[in-house]
Amino acid sequence: MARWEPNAAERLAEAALDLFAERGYENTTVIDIAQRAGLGKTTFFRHFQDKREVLFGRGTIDELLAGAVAAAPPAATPLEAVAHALDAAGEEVFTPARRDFVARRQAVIAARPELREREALKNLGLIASMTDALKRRGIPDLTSRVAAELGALAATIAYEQWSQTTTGEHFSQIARRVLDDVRASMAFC
Amino acid sequence: MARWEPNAAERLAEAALDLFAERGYENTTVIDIAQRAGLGKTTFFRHFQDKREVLFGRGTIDELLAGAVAAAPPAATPLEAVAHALDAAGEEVFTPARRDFVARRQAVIAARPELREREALKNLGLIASMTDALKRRGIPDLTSRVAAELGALAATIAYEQWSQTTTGEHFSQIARRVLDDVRASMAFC
DNA sequence: ACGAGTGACGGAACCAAGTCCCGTACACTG
DNA sequence: CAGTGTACGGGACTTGGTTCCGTCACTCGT
Repeated sequence: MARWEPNAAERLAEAALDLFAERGYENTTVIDIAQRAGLGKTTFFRHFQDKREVLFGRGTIDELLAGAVAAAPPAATPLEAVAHALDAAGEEVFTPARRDFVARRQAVIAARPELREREALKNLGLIASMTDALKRRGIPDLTSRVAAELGALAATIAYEQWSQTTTGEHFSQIARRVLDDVRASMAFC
Repeated sequence: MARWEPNAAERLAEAALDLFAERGYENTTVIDIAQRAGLGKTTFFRHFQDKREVLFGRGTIDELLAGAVAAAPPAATPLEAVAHALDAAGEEVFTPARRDFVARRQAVIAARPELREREALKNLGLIASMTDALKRRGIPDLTSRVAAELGALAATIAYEQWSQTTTGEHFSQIARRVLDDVRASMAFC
């Protein structure tokens, strides 16, 4: 019999999201979160850099995207490689089972500027990962950056649509369609 | 004779940048900044929302960009309107006289994640402003968003180059060139 | 000229985020 | 049984940020 319940970080993240949804991010103290998880304040900061991070720590999605870009067929164009990464995201993290969780989380983030701030920074990290992965495919620097940026834009739009869709359409499908739209609209720029 | 020296916010911003450059952002207290400006902690927070904002408050550049997009020739394509906005930025805020100041500020920001975070959020605001301005030109939503995003990318790259250039080349020139490169690289996506 | 605002500031008390240090109880090893 | 590693708790402390109240010069109406 273990002295402590397992999965402390997971319990903290769940408690945090619950409390944020109940009373709002601002009205929730780190001590509140820790207490609901049956832990102490110190332990919270052992598992998360800061209070915001408890909503973002889940995704080490950087490597997932970079890996999918690298694993795309050699003949794939930059945007096709990016589309391959969006497929991977749809299969591993934006799954139908996680849609409710993601929607709740997104509602909390949208309500607080400091959380959108953190989200923006995470997004920069994703773009950087994809840019690097594209460069490693031999694609020129600027082209890599442009493709990654367009992919991130498509992902953001698809993410918004997917988290609110009622048809149960898969993230990958939405993302593919949005990415095609983006590609088409480039012609009018 | 006035009771207080004028331009409190400006003095605070200067004191802050000086101190950040001297001893680093983390080793500088809000009280330190206020004291160097000859003011109190309370007054600092009367002028700036938080400690980070003292580095960003300067730019109400959102309206400048949106206005320049709106003022672009009616026949201009989305990216041409965006280029017009970058010209305006080069003439009003990224002027040769401010280059040293901008470079010092950028060095401070680059050194701290929480400042890059704030910068990322500000960038989202700029993109939103330009997107709206493009929509008001009658350009479709997605096309507006794509053009604004590409413009922001070009601005970021141009900004990096301009803040380190030794030739004295103007921001507008660099931005125009980068934007052309971006446009060209879109063909390979 | 005089009293009543008004506006920009200072100071102290206060709360929550985040850090540090040290102590504790269990598990695992020899 | 002794030693070591590990995950946690708690309390003291610093700093960012808020709130409340007081102060002093300037201004305006009468």
